[in-house]
Amino acid sequence: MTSNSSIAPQDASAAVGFALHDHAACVVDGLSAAEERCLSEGLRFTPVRRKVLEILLQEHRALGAYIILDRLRAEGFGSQPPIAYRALDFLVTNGLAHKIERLNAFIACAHPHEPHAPAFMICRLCDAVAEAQSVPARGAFGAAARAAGFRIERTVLEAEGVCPTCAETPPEKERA
Amino acid sequence: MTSNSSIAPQDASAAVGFALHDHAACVVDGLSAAEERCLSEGLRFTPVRRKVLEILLQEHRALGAYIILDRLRAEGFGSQPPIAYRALDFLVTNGLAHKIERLNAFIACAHPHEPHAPAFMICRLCDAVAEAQSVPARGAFGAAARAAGFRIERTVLEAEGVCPTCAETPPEKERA
DNA sequence: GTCCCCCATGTGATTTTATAACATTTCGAC
DNA sequence: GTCGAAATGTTATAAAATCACATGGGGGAC
Repeated sequence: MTSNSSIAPQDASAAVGFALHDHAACVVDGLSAAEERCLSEGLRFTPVRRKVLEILLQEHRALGAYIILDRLRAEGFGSQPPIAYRALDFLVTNGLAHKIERLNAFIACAHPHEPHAPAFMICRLCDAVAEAQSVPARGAFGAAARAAGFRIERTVLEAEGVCPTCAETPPEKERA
Repeated sequence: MTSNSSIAPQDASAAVGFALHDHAACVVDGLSAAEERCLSEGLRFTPVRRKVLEILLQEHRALGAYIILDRLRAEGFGSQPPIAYRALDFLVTNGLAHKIERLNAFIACAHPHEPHAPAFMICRLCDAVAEAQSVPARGAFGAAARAAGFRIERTVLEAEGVCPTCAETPPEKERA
């Protein structure tokens, strides 16, 4: 099950940073990075947690908790909301996944190594989400915060717009 | 009712940009700015919309839709969710209020003049929210987006942390 | 190895947030 | 005054998240 079938629900190659790539590698790499990480930090990478991360890694878009829950159910895991929320909480807390506030949905971390302040680009046409790095604490906003005496601990930076693929060939559901 | 009593539920002076100020003026100014704005753009500034904006202006923190709904009910307006959501939608669409995604809550716009890309600082101790300006499309993130071919249409920038007041004298509910 | 405790999981119920669908009213254009 | 569009009122339901408590399994103390 590491090779080809059932790895990617839709395409074998999907958008990361909106570019084509070997998607199967994403999943494998993401899982092994998580494994290392948990091992080195004494965290328990249990079956549910692993499965949830795998589900997230299978697509470069954000999934709602209840979609994840459906897939867990299909795999024989518990099917009540806390099952999914607890696994997601673990992944988010440990930087293996992120919550997209704008969508009330979750996505696997694209840079599971080293801590980072994530920033996202969300395509409103195809729902693809790309993760970038950000340091909002630098720049004008950081200066404003410093001037106001506000201590930034965490930032949410999410941009909504149109990805390059959709800009070229808009899906029929085009809006605006 | 434009003078002093019942203008601010808690303090007569609250935090804007986390600084003390004449809060009654906020409410009055905010409402009149909205009035002008609606007049000049042919928008209908109806009683519910006005009341919701007034409720939001009364505090410099974000209020959930159901809190607003409670207050509307207390004032004799309809008390079903769509009443509040529709008014909020109008205010947000027209830039008179903003949604804080991180809190699923709403706040009056602090700069109701000229269009702007809002950015927020949210104090996790006292829940105060200050609005700043931002242009995430400039800076490193904007560069990354341009490099990726992503067209930014709208951004959410929300920083969570500790405001200067709480940094000095932490409320007893201090966490971390 | 055994015991015990902690942490994780399973489950049911509930709370909070948001929208769908449709009837009724209000307002402005004409 | 009448028409049509926009706003409001109301009922119902969907979607997202948490609470509370029971059960189970894994790892350290000894």
